Amino acid sequence: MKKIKVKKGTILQRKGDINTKVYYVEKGLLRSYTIDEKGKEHIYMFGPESWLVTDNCDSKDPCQLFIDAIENTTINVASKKEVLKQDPDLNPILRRLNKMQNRIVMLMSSSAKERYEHFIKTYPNITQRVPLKMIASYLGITPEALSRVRNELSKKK
Amino acid sequence: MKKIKVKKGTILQRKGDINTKVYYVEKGLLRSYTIDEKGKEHIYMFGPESWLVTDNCDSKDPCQLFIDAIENTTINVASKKEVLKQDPDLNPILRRLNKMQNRIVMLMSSSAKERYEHFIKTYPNITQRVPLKMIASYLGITPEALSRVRNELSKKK
DNA sequence: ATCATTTCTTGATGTAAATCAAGGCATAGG
DNA sequence: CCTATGCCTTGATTTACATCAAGAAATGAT
Repeated sequence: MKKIKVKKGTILQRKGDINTKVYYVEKGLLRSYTIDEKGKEHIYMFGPESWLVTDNCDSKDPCQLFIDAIENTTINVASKKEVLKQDPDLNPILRRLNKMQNRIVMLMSSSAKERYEHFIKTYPNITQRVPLKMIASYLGITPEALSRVRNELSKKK
Repeated sequence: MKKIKVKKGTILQRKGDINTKVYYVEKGLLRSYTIDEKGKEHIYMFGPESWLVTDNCDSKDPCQLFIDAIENTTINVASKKEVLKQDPDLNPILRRLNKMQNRIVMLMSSSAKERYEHFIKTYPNITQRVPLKMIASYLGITPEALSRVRNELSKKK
């Protein structure tokens, strides 16, 4: 855990980095965000004073988020291991954080079709077990819209 | 931690309940969801085999989610205290889970205006510190749309 | 102060998805 | 078996928001 000061505009983490850190903001403002295929930024969170900013991924996996400083900022940097104290019981919670992060990014940036495609990849087995209208409700779209998306996808093949 | 079996359709938790539990799904399928002002359901998550389903709120606060069984389901019920082992270091993580849960529900069910209103309530101080286009990016809308929303809100007052 | 860059606003137009509505299939219950 | 209820699809219309475009205001650099 070491304290550093960074100037406005400094990039602390890029998408794809591994062994990413946890940043505790003492003063200033960080932001984490993704950049989609069209080059558009989607801010995942702001990190003002006293906030913890990090990518909720395993420290050995490539991360998904960029993190940079919106203001001159004083932060404490820690490794994920330090923060988590090697407690294996925390892993389910981390996996969940990671899933939630993905979902937020998805909801902010994807079309109905993309969301559905992602859903069937992530939960292939559930698709058969629940009515279509519940999947629509999970995706944040109407049953009609999902029906049309499906229709279109089946034609394509 | 006790094991119970519930039939398809059983409601395990209603919005507003306090001291809500953690459900570990052994077999079957649960779902958690909200119901908005218009009576529309928004599924927050599905809980198939081996998943943990819970409302990420403090056990003394009224919860936001309904939880029910989509299939006949065998679950292990635990209190939140049991699961968290009274570890105070986990509180920041829980607060974060709660924030993420709120954000997901918000992204699924709210209009641009509602999201913005929620944002200024949640981060009143940040509004002054970041350019409008970043707030738009956080809300998942365009800067133009946010500009118009703001315009409208200022007229109303 | 001047010029350049970025930010915000406003208008016109386009589009994805919502809403409204109706018909066809199932499945379940009598 | 028949009927009722819920589920899915399809079409017509509406709407919220995106996109495109241009100008005004603010911010920063020299």
